[in-house]
Amino acid sequence: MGYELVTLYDVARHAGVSIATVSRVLHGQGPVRDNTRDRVRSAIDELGYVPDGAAQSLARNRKDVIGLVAVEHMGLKPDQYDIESMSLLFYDAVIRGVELRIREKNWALLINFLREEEDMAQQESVQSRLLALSGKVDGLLIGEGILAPQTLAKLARRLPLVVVAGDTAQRAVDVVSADNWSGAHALVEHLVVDHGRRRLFHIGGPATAPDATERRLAMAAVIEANPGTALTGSYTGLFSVTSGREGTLAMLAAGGELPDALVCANDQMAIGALRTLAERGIRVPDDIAVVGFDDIFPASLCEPPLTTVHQPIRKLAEVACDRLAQRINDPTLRPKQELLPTELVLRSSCGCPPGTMERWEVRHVARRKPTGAAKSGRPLAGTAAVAAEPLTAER
Amino acid sequence: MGYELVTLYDVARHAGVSIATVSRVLHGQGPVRDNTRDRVRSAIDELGYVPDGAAQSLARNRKDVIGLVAVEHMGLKPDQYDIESMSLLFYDAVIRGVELRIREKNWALLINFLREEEDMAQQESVQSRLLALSGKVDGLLIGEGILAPQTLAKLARRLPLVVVAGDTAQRAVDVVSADNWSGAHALVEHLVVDHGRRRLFHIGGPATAPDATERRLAMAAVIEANPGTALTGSYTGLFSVTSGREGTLAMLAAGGELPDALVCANDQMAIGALRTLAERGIRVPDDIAVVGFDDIFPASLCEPPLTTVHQPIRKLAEVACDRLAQRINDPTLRPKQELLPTELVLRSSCGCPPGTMERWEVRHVARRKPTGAAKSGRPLAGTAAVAAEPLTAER
DNA sequence: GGGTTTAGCGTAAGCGCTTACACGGCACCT
DNA sequence: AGGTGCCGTGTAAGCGCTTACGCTAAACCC
Repeated sequence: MGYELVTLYDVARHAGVSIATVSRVLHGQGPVRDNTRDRVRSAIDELGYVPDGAAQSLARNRKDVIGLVAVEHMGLKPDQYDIESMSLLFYDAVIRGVELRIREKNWALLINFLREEEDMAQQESVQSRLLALSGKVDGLLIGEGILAPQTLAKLARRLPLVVVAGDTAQRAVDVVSADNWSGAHALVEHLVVDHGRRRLFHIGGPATAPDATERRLAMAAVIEANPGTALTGSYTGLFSVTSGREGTLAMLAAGGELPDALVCANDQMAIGALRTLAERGIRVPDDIAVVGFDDIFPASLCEPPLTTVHQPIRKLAEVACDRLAQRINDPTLRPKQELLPTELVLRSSCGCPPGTMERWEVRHVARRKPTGAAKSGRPLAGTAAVAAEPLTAER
Repeated sequence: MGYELVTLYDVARHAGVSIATVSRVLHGQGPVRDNTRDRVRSAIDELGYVPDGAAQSLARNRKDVIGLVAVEHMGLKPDQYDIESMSLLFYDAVIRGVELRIREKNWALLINFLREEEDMAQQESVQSRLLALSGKVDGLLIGEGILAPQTLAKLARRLPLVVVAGDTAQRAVDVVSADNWSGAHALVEHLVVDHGRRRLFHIGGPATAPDATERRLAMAAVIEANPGTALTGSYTGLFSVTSGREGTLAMLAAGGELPDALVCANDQMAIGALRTLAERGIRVPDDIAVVGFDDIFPASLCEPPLTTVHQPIRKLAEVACDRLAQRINDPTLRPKQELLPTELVLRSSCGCPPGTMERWEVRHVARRKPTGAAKSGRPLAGTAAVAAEPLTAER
C-alpha cells in the first residue's frame, strides 16, 4: 500500500480515449466533444489523477519553478546557527513578497540559503550547489552581490537571473535594489542638519555586503559635505544584535568624548546598541542618537522607538519577479539595474520628540562621483536630500 | 543568444563516448577508465553542462524536492497584506529550520503559503493548488490543521505528508508539534500559583488554529484546577499586533475591575496589548500581568520584557523532515504523532522581578480528559506542571 | 453529388535522463 | 589453446507527458 502512481495512460484507458485527448481536456486546448470531456473528467476524478511535474517540465521544456537564493551573513559556527534570532530578517519578507507575486504566474518557489562562513569558505561547493539548483528552475533570484563575479557570470550564462538587493554597479546582470545610498544619505543628513549632530560613530555591516557599503559611503558623503562633522570611529559588524552590542562596547572602550550619534547599518545592530547603552545608563537620544536601517518590525517597539530607513521589500520582490519573467520570455534583453526609492522613518531615537512617527519617501539623490567627476563629461548635480511630502504622520 | 541547452548527448559527442558513460562519470557509478573519466570531466567543464532536473526526476522516479505549505491567518484583504508585519512569524523560522535540515539530504525546498481569508474561502482552489504542488514534490510538510480532514486525507493518499505544528488529535497522518498544551499550562500555572493572579482575561487565536485551541484549553484547565481563579472574559484575535490591541481595548471597554492577568495566545498579540496598556497608563505587571506564546525575537525587547513559551522550532523542523524522509522510504509506516517539549521563558511581564531571565523546559503534562475520562478504561494522572531544572539563568 | 472544410480524435515522436542488458576484449586459469 | 570471468563501454528501452501530424466522418459549398 504505497502511493500508486496514476498516469495519463490509466486515465485514458479508464475513459476509453487516447492520452492525447486526456491531455487536451486537462489543458482545455483543442476541440473535444462535451460528452468525451465529461467522461475524461470523471475518470480523472475517480482515479485521483495528478499530472507528474517532472514529465510535464520535460515535455514542455519549462519548469514553472524559480529559485530564490538568500545570502546570510553570520559569525556563528554552523552548529550554533540560531534560527530564531536570524528570523525576521530581510529575506523572510523577500520570500513572502516573491511568493505572493509568482503565485499569480502559477510558478513555484524553490528556496535556498547560502550562509556566509558556512558556505563561502568553499566557493567550490557553493558553485556546485547553485548549479544543481539551476537545473531545477527556469530562473533564479539571487540575493546580494556576495558571489564572485565569475560565479555569477557563469550562472547568468546558463539561465535567467536577477540579483535582488545587490550591487547595482554590476552592469552585466539584472539587478533590483532599494536605494540604500539615498536612504542612508537622507537619514544621516537628518541627524546632521536637523539635529545638529557632529560626531558620528558607525557600526557597519560585513565588507562583503554591498548594501552595507552603500550605507557607509552615503554617511561619508554627508560628513564630507558638512564641515564640522566627523566620523569619530567605526566598527564592522555582522548585522546581528550581538554585533550591535559589540560595536557599542568598542565605541565606549575607545574612551574620550562620547560621539553624539551612532549610525548602525541595520536595525538589529541598532537594537543591540540601544540595549547596551541602556545598561550603561547612557540616554538615547539625549546623550547620543541612534539610528538603524531596514525598518524591521521590532524597530517600532524599542525604547526609544528607532528612527530608520524603510526598505520597499514587497515592491522589490515584485519588480524582481517581473524582471525575471521578462528575461525568461526574452533572453536577449540587455541587463538593467533598477533602484527603488526608500523611506525615511522618523521616530524618536534620532532626537525627534517622543511620539514622532513620520515617513518621508526618499527619491533618488544624485550621487557625487567619488573621484574624477569631471571626466564623466556631463555635469553632476550636487548632493541634495530630497524629502518629498510626508507620507504619513501619525498621532 | 538565448540560453542554449547542453545535454548529455552534447557532452558524450564532445568526449567521444556514449551517454551512458557520461552518466556514469556524473554519478561516480560503474567502472570507468581513468582516462575516459578525465575526458568526460573536461567535456563537462568546457560545455558547462548541468543535468536537467526534470529529466532526472522523470528517469529516477524521484524528485528530491519537498514542499512546505505554510498556513497564515490574516484578517486583511489580500491587497492590504502587509509583508513586513507578517514577517518574523513562526513559519519564517520553520522555513529556515527545514531548509537547514534537508540540505544535508540534498533535497530542495518548495514553498507555498496558504493565506486564510484569501484562500480558505474557496476550498476548491486550495485543493487544486495543493494537488498541483503535489505533482512537483516527493513529499509535503504541511502547516497547522486548518485543512478539511478529507482534503488532507486525499493528499496523504497521494504522497508522503507530515503535518507540522498541527492538531495531534489527527490520528490518520503523521504530525509533529510542539507541546502547546503543556507549555500554556505551565505558563498559566506560573501566573496563578507563583504570582497569585486570579482574574484572567484571554486574547485567543483564530478558532481554526489548533495550537490556539490547545493554549486556550490548557488555560481553562488551570483555572478549573485552581478554585478562586476565573476567566473574566476573552477575545478572539488573529495572531496579529492589531488583534492584541483590539483585544485589550475590548477588555478595557468591558469595564468593571481590571483583570490581574492577560493571557495572549501569541507574542504578537501580547505586544499589541503591552503597547495599548502603556498608552492608557496601565502598569505591567503591577496592574496587570501580560504573557505571550512563541518567544519571537521582539519578545525580549518589549517593555517590560515578555514572559512567554518558547517553541522548539528548529527541533520541530528537524523531526518533521526526518519523519517525512522515513515515510518516503517506507510508505507503509503507520502514522505517528510526536509532541516536542516547550520551554517556559520567564521575563518580567508576568510579575517576576525586572531582569529575570529564566528558561524551564516543560516536559509533557498529563492531560485530563475533558469528559468521560472514566470511559477510557485506564486511569489518567491528574494535571501537574512539571518544571525541571532551569536551563539557563542569565544576569 | 463530388469536392473541400473542419471538428474530433488517435498515433507516434520526442523531451533529457537512468539503467538493464549486451558485447567485445583482455587477463587469467586449467 | 580453449574456456571463464570481469572490466569498460555501448545500445536501447523506458520514465510520463506534450503536441505535430494524420486520419475519419460529418458538414458544407456550388
